[in-house]
Amino acid sequence: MKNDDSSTATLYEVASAAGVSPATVSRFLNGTAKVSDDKRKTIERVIDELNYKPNRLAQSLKMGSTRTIGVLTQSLESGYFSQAMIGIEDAVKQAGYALLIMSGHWHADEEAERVELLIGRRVDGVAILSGKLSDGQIQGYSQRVPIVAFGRKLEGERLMGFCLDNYRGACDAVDHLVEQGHRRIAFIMGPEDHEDAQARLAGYRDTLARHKITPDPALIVPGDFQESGGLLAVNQLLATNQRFTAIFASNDLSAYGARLALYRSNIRVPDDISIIGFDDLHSSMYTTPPLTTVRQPLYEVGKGIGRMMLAMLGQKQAEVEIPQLGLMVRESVRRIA
Amino acid sequence: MKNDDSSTATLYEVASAAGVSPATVSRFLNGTAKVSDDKRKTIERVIDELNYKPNRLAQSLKMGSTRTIGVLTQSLESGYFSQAMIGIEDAVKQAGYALLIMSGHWHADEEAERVELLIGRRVDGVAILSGKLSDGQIQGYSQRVPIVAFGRKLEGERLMGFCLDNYRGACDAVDHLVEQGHRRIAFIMGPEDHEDAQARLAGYRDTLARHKITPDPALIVPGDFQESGGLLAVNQLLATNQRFTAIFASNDLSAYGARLALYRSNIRVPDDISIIGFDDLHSSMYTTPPLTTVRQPLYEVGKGIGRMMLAMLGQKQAEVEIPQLGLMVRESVRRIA
DNA sequence: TTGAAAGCGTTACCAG
DNA sequence: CTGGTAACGCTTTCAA
Repeated sequence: MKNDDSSTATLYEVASAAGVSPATVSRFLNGTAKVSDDKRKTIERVIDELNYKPNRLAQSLKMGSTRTIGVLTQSLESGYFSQAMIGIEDAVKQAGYALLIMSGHWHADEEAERVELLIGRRVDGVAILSGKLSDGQIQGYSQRVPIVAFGRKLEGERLMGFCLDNYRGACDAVDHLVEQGHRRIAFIMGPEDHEDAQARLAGYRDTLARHKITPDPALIVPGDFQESGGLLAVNQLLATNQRFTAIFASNDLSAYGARLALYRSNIRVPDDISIIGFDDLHSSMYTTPPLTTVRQPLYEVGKGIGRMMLAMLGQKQAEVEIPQLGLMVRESVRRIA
Repeated sequence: MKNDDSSTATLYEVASAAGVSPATVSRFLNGTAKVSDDKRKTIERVIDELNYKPNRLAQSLKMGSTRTIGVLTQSLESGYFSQAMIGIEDAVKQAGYALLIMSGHWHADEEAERVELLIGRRVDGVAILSGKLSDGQIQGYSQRVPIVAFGRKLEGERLMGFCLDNYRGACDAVDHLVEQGHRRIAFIMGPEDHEDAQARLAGYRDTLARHKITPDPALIVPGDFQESGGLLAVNQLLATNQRFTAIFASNDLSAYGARLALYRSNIRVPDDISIIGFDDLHSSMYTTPPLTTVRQPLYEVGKGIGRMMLAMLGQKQAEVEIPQLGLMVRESVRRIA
């Protein structure tokens, strides 16, 4: 006597209980072919008597598709990547795809290992969110599985990639500051080996130059894309008595840290010093004051990634539009004489 | 002529190329039995000539285990749940388990659907992070798959659950406020139908009573665990001219919103009004001022969940210690006369 | 319409 | 030690 509470029934059991062949049950389940009304009835009845649920593993093995897309993110706790993942999920969910998420922690070796894991689990495609993998490595993986990479300008048979224009975003930020009358603008860098961080630095430099402002090297301080780095950066600026009226933090997290450092020194934002960030994390809307920043439309990016993936998987056609950066003017920047 | 770049070789191909039986290759791969040195050598060689990688799908089907644990979270973007997921991942990663994450968005129906999806994908166990599923439903699922639920005091054959003491945490928070001289303490509620939120409210009420402070109903304002709710809540307090010296926000997000509302009205924190939160999100360390709050050790919670899961899956033994809440005193509360 | 049977890529039992 | 072979649970020809 079987207790079918936990052990799930199989297609065979359904078939024999319904007095038909497994093939018929399968056809009924997938609508692959017509099934006579009487058989259909009994099959339906048996199915929910036995509480039958198809085994997706077996299906996957047979059909060569897991309906899973692997996501290589860098960190689960980053609000930045989370938005993109939500976008991906929203885009592929309806098509019956689930996400298998793994984090690479900005470490090429770990990322490579995770991608291998993903491929080993036979995901139908993998979405790579930034990271340190080389273009070559990614191209290599794309021989084995369709890939869409965010943060790379890559193109291939089974490979799509796109970037947001970080350089341009940084230019916009600095332009905004200059328009508001700032000329002595400090810059909190991101990690040296981070492409986006470099692009933002370049944007900062070039825009200053375009406005005939000579960049003061002492105003460019190291950071690490974390709050702590921003805090230290500003402390360094303060300790060395630099003169500046505004800070361009290369990401919002750094801006938060910077803001706290200023707070600790009783310097008001934006009254005494203006701050502009980059990313537009959700929480930047609620900092005090709300942070003016360059918006990265990560959710849309995620949707785009999901759609591209679906397209490569032969699911959809709709052209995917690449979202753009934009300046979010809030309250952390003040116009000065 | 085959190009083995993309199409992965199978165990059979390895076997025949090495002139041995599939069984032998399998045994070699899994160390299930001794394999003679010469055969081992050739197998090894063939394996990397063909760049063979076992198909985990087939393995799973055969062995009845996917080495995947399903996680039902409520939101991918919540720093709160992210910490727990990282903990889970860290706990199970070494044992070769991957996480299949799905979000229920605090909606019982959606959660149920996601759990079904997870089970359909044959995860070896599912971790449920809070949510609106009834204890009965969860017990039901546990007949089908091992479950560990966070936010429930549940126990069963294939079921473990534990809570953090939200009531106690709220008491600690209010005690702290009272110790600092506050007596008119406003409370920003969480969602009405959220158990933790209710526990925190109860803690607030009872602690006030314990200190012989009559709770003023006008000081208890609705919120929704989001920044926007906290903002509105404080605006309501201000608009109705309530007298209060401190705010207990039932979570950090609400506290952020509250803080912004105060900022907008030129009320200083903690000089004019003190704020205490609940959760201790990472970012609470960097708000201005850094937020005094009740810490929920979510990462540790996640580790605990992972370990419990491993234990149920027969992987480990180590007793799992349930982490406790604790007050994080920072700078948003001021002592008053 | 329907059924029989051949796989999908593994593992493990049973002989040898 | 090693090889055959029967599963695991499903889909899909191929015939009927």
